[in-house]
Amino acid sequence: MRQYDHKKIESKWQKRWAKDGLYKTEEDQAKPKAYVLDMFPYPSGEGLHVGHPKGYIASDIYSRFKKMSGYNILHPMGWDAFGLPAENYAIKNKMHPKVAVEKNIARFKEQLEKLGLNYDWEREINTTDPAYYKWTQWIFLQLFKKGLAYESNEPINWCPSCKTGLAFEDLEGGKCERCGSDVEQRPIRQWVLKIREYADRLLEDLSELEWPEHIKESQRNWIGRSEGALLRFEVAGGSEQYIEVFTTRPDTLFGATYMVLAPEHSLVSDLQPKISNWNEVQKYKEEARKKTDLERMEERTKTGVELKGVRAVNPATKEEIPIWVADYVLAHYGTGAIMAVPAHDERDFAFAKKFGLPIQEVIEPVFTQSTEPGKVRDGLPFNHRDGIIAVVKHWSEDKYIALKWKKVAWGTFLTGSIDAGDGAEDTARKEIREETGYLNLKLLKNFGIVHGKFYHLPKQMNSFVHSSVFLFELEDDAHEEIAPEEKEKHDILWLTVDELRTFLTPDSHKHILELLCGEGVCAYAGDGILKNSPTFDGMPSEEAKWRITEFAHGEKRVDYKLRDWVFSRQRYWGEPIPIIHCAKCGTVPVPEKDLPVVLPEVTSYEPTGTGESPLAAISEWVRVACPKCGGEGKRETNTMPQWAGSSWYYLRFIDPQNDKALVDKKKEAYWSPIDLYEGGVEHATRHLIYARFWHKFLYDIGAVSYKEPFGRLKGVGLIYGEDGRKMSKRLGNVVNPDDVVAAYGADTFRIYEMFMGPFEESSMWNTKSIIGPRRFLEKVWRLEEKVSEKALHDQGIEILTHKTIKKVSADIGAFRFNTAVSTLMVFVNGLEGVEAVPLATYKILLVLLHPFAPHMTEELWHELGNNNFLYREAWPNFDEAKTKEGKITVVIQVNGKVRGELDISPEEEEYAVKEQALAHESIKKWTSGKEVKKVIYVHGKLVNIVAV
RNA sequence: GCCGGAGUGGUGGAAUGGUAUACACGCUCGACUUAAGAUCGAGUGCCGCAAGGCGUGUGGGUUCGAGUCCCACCUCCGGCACCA
Repeated sequence: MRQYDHKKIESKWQKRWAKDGLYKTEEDQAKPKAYVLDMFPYPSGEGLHVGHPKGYIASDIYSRFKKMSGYNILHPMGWDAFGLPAENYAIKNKMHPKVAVEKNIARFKEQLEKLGLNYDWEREINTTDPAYYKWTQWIFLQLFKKGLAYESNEPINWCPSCKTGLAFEDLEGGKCERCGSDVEQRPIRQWVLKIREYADRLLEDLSELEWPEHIKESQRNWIGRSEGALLRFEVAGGSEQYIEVFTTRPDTLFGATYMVLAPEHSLVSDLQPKISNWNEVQKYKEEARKKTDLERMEERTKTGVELKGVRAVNPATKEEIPIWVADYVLAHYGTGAIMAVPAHDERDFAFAKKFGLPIQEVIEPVFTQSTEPGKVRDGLPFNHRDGIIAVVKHWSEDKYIALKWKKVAWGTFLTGSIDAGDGAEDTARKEIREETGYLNLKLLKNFGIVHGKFYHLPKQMNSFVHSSVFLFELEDDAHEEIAPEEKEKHDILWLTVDELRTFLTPDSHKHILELLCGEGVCAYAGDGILKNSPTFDGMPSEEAKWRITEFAHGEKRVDYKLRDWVFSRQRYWGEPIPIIHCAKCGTVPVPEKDLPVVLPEVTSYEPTGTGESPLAAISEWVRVACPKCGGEGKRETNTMPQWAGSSWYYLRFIDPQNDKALVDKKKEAYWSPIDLYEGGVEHATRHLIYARFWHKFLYDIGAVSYKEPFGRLKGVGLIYGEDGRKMSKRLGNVVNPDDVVAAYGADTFRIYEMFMGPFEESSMWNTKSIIGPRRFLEKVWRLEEKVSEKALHDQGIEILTHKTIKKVSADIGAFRFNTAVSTLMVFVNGLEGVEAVPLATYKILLVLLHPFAPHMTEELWHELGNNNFLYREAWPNFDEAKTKEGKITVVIQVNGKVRGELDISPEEEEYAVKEQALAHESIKKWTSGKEVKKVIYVHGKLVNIVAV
């Protein structure tokens, strides 16, 4: 018997395919297209491990499937090779970065080519190629011309080890994401891109994208939009000095009892002459400056110093309030100053508690039940009602009365309605007596009013109850008999605080429990109804926000967590920023005709650490005539960050050789947007935001025709090492795909990676399990010997074939490769069971399997006498009618338990099936002596007999 | 803390509200082999001799029927985190 020699077969077909140009992109614009893209790799010195190809294999399978289904495919590959990792690798290995990158790319490419991927290598691009980065620079120039790129000297995050400024996105928990060093704040001249101007569009357009929810959510988090108001507080004493604050809760203005400035806030120094404890303030500022962000985050206890001698005026109450400096207020968010409302903000609350500052409540909480039971029904009006909630403490134990409702699954404190004209406290006393019988009460505390919105199940209406909340203590257990109708409503339980925590159903009652534990005060940060806010009392927060903003002469304002993109690096290995500085003309863009500004060859490319890039030392490169006045100019010596080239590369693949434009408009219109983009989810907040930003900009200047670049996105799940940890050289758990390909073949490797589990979920590498896919391929190989043109095309095989086509097609389309593989395995197992396999069926198997195992299927295909490549074969269609079995087995259940089976034809009438089921031998013993209440027939599936 | 996702055999994992554990790994037994490997065949959730019972993180609920829907809780993974 001939052997399945994967080495011979794979290298043979890889050569033939390359020679033929099989994977060259077709440009026939009359045909539908599919642009399938992998996030291009960063060619590191480590080479690929088995985790990397997972995504490439998936996109390969998907694009082959689309190609065979009649689409023009664009499935390219390239290299993202500028940036810190490549440069650091080069420095470490004492090589020029260019040489290191070339070497790494060659290694990556060699590894990829062994996998039989259908990339069109004629479109290969490399971000470090001047012909490519010419256009990266061109985009920068357009940004500059539109005022979206500007120079700034603000302090930025500086990595002392990488010796460069970083963007906020490049930090991970206050450390440099690349090297793990603590970053410092350092004022450096830098280029910044106004990504914030696109924040709203980046946020809004997310909704129309077919992306994994968690990636969209990450982007929403990252953009961090919040709507609020800008309010001005005057510094007391008629100095005409103001403190501006940004707040999302202007409705709580009457509760602002002090203010806080960030230590870096300029007003702190401006106020110095008035501050009586300047030494103390100065010392605090100094300490705060030294603290890294990490330290700030770790020590959560709040610190701060009051600015003695100055006070601010609350514009609503006109009262003078103290001003503090504290590092819990961040300089770079909002205005770097806040109005503190300790009653309704947890941070302010903690601070006020620590320093004994006044706490003024201005919001009565409103709780809207959002979970069952009692979830508010949308669209129904609310029935308003005044009521009481009474917390009743035991006379000797630490227990409280709780009601377990009998008609609904509720647990509450004691509640009741206030009749018109009655007082709240009297009602509470009356209710306690009626519902519990207890006689001797002592009022301990009045917690004010809590509002609750919920669906009243017994009354079947939405209820909005405004409850006065009281805490009573029983003096003794003297009590009288309760009326029987009260007993029917609920059971009375004595519960401890811990028990109450899980017992209470409504959110409003849970909140009261917190009041009980926290000495009657806690920060309630939700929306509610205003109190202690003259003329606004009784108004809902939502409305009060804008009314109070107006009242205090503030203005509506939107703010974002997203910072503008710090775009310059003080490093060598990046695209030079195409700007010339001229003493006379200022900042002048390099004329487009002079692009690219080529990165000069240098002998020393190590970072300087001075805030200037190594390029600054090459005077012959730096010195240049000013394009405007012809006078003496100097080139910008900062370079672009790693993320520049990858922010538009997908456009270049469409038209990689074009030297007139970054992409031809017609071609762009045909291939855009990307139909399937696939890669690591770690790019959620950098690459995927930056690229969307640039794309929207290019759309605005008319360079591209779609608002969004990536319509559908799939995030590839990681492959962990066999020890369950991330693969890394250091841990010694790296598996090299070359070894797996050598031992089992690329086809087996491809199938194994797809079969491991759901594509988007992470999984653990398990060398033991690879044998499964290998055995599967060997079965297919051996099956050829059973192929016969004369074989009977029996109905069983036909149904199996059509079912398989249907399921495999749907699964590949939905990126469910694991179940697609298992379907093919079922198919092969089925064919193994027959005497002879019809040739037509075997051909279908080869076509369906081809995207997964291109080499082996190609070999078998040619052995069968075919001379064309399988890649050019059409994907088979299925006939829905032929996916249905002629005879089906229906399960008979008695009371939901399987007790027998019935073979019927699918056309059988319902009553006939039921009759047969009831008469079935193995069923009788379960129904005898019982009354058959009901028989349910689920067509073609089961019969359920309900018998009691 | 907030948001997002997930908990199913010894293992990886399947299941439009309708036979839970497809497919695969592993394991057991048998065949072929001097032997090992490969291959082929049979078996493999748990308890029980059996009849049968119990089983999808835990506890409730809806339903003729729940891994799937609802509620509460627990655990794990990911994002954000003093963002006003």
